[in-house]
Formats: sequence, structure tokens, C-alpha cells
Amino acid sequence: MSVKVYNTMTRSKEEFTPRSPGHVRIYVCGVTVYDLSHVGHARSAMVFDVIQRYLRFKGYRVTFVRNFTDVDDRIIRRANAEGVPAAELSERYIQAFREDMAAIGVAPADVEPKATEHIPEMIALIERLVAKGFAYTVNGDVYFEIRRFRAYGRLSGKNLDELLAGARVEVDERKRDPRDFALWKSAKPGEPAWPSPWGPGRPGWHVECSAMATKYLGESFDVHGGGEDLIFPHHECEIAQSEADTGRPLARYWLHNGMVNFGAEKMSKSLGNVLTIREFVKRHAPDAFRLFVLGTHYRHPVDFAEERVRDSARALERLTRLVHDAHALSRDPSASAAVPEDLQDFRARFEAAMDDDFNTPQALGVLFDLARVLSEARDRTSADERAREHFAGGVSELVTLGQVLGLLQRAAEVGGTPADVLRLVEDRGQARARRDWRRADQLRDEIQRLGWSVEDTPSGPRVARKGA
RNA sequence: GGCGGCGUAGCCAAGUGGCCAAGGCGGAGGUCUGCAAAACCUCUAUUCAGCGGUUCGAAUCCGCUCGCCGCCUCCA
Repeated sequence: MSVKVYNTMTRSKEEFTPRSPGHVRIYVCGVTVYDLSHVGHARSAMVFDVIQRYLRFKGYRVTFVRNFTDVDDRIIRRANAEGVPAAELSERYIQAFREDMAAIGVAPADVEPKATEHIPEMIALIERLVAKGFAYTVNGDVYFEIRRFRAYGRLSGKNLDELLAGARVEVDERKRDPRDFALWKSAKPGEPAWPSPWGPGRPGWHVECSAMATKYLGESFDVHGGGEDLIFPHHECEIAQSEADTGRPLARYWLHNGMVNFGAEKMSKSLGNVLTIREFVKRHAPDAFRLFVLGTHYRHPVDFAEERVRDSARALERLTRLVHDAHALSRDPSASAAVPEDLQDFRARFEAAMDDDFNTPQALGVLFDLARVLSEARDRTSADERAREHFAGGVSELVTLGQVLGLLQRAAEVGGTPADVLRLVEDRGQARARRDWRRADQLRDEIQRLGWSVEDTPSGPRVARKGA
């Protein structure tokens, strides 16, 4: 079965075939590191994390690149306000971003290039564009001349004349055309600057991605991704620069994730309606966010709401419980049991959903269908050994498929229960046997204080880490 | 104004020509139970914003109407 992806460039679903058979090269626009990242950034990162995971699951080798924009007006402004060097500020937020990603289970990219470490590549690209007549210099600035590149506007479906008509673009007398964009900005006092053929300055935003993507993935790679708010002008400009330079398509497939809305409006710094990832993980389990995000197709907008995340957390519990129960039943949880024949259909359904432009809501439906079957199977496990094996095999399949979506990672690696907790559980069992309910309830409270929960089931007490 | 998209049960959300319109949350009933909680089982949209059309057949295609959102400016 082959993967189909929706390509923004052609506005249709296309069969996915990487340029090099078996090897997928992906570039995703990362964040500008001038502040803490919010759940909108988290969604984007998570969407491409899942895409990347799925392609690996399908047997592709994947080279995944996600950049950091660490030189930019906002970084400079913020650094000046705080009285620290821009490099120090951006480094702080790169660290924060990495911590946040780890907290929500988003894997690091294979390469995470920073703009400031690729200035020579950018200068070289700009020089080529000047030499080829696509760019011009004015007093230390370099601009890309939009009219020289025929295909400008193709990705975003913009009509060049209408762009001009609507022009809310800053009027800058030095540009030949208001729609031209900066490749190189000359340094003003107090700004970080690098030497260049046009004098000291810094790169424009769009040129970073072109230079870094090409450096790590080649002139023409497979997937270029990012939020849909980057389609114009960012990705449009990247295409113009790179393709003017090489004459080859920068990427074969352009994938864009929908926005996160907060109170019916797009979550965004400029609107001030953001929730940082940091703030979020204080209140919710990471997997609850993942389930929440993946419950909507990646191209659609999603309205963020606490209540909705809590719904996801409840749903998630049903899955993690199955995993914990399988561990409790199995002598050797690391030995993954064979997938029972009657459960093999689920993987096919899961793949069919994911093959269709990464339809995670449908894939989750398959996981919950499997969970229902497993729940019934669990009820029979106390009786016989074969039922236990069947259950264990089914749960291992649930974990395998869940991990493709980045779910159930922690639940699956849950180790033993600490001895002190086990002792309390044991004591409580004895108290219950004596019908000493007061003592039993005291012990339950104590167990909960240690961050664990205990529930009584027909087959004995069930112990679990809270929120896992 | 230009471009793109959305409107499916109380809430969220798949489905985009033809088996009973996935799945989750919530709700109702039941099993289990010292209590509590959980879990498990069953049920929960004759109907897909509205109107008209194409078709043997439409939530799915076409047209119109209403409502909502994104991009066109820094933005994941």
C-alpha cells in the first residue's frame, strides 16, 4: 500500500514517491527563538513528528531536518530590552524548545541547524542570485526581485497584481517593487552583524531555510512542511530563491498543518491569546495533548479547549490501562507476544487510514476498536493461559501501532512498582481481609500521596502510576 | 476585494456517489463491588447548515443562500 499526501502546490492528494527510493528527505520550518513556544508550535511539531514516525514505520529511511531561526528582529528587540546578547537569548529559548518537545514526546530531528551557523551558505546563495540577475543591492541591502521569477505566487495561489493592489507591504523607496523581499539586511547600530560582500549585516528570514534545507537535503528534496500560515510569504519566497538559483523544484511535496485556535481565533503571540507548552504540561498528561491533536486531521484547524483535552485524557486511560494490565499479567513483558490471527486485521485498517494523507483521527478509531476487543479479551484472562497469551499479543500490537503515533511510549516502558508502594498495597490487602476498612482507606490515601493509584478488581488490586 | 477552507448526534470528530453514517467524551441502563473509583457490556444521528438540481442512488457531485475561520503584514 502506498502513501498519499495532500500537496499544497497542486492542491490535491498525490501518491508519495521519494526521489531516492526508500529514503525520504524532510525539511520542516521550526520556530523563531525569542520566547517560549506555545501549543500552536507544539501541534506543528507533533504533526510532523507523527508523519516522520509513520514513514519510518513504513520502512523508509528518513532524514528529518528542523531549523531554528536564531537571528531576527524580534530576537534583537527582546535581547536589547533585556540587556543581553541576542545569541544568549536565542540559546536560552532553543534549550527551552528542546525541553518542551521532550516533555510532549516529540523526537528531536536528525539535524537541527541554526541560522547563525550557516551565514556563509546564505551569502553564497545571495551572491549567486545577484550574479544571475534575480537580486539587486541598495546601500548594503540585497533584495530579491519578484518579477524576475515567473512562478512567484504559484504555491499560495496569489495573483501578483492583486498582491500589489492590496499592498499593505511597507513602502520602501529603495526597493524596485514593494513586493520585493530582503535577502540581506545591512546592520544598524546595536544589531548583530556578519561581514559580507555588501558590508556588515544579517540574512533575511526566507533565505535561511533555503540555504539550510539545501545544505542538508540537496537542491531538490521530498517534503517541505510547516504551518499553513507560512505558505505566504515564507514558502513562496523560499521557492523563488532556491528555484531561481538551481532551476529545480525545491521540494516535491508541500505539507501544511492547520492552526490552533484559542477562543475562535488563531493562537498567536501578536493577539496575545497563547498558552505556552510549559504552562500546558503542568496541567495535563503529554499523551492527552497528543490524543487531542491527533483527533483532528492535521490540515484542519483545531480549537483548543481545556475541557476537550480532559476528554482526551479520559479516553487515553482506557488504552494505558490495557497496557498496564498486560504487564501485570505477563511474566516477561519485554518479550512481545505474537499478534493473534484474529487481530491482524487492525494493522491493515490502521495503515489504510494513515496511508490516506495521515488520517490520524481514523487511525485512532482503529486503535479504539482494537481496545474494545482487548477489553473483552481481558475479562477472560483470569481463566486460562491461552486467553492470557491472546491478550498479551493483542496489547503488544496496540502498543506497536500506538507508538507510530507517539502514544503509549511511557505506559509501555513502565517498570516495576516501587517496593514501598507494593508494601502499602500489600498491607492494605491484609487490612481489607480483616475488614478493617478504616485502615484500608488510610493506606489508599498514602499510596495516592506517593503518586500511585490502587483499585480493587475481581482479580486483585490494580496499581498504576497516576497520570501515566 | 482576492485566494483557501469549514458547517455531521449534547460536545469533539472521521467519512467525500451505493453494506446498519467510524471513533472519543458525555448521558442512560446493566455486571462487579466494604466504600470509593475504575473497568467491562448494551443503548444513545431514518440523518449530515438551508434551498434547489444532477443521478436508479448524495452527507458525499453542481448551483444558490446563510453562518464561521485562515492567508493576503511578523507568525507553527
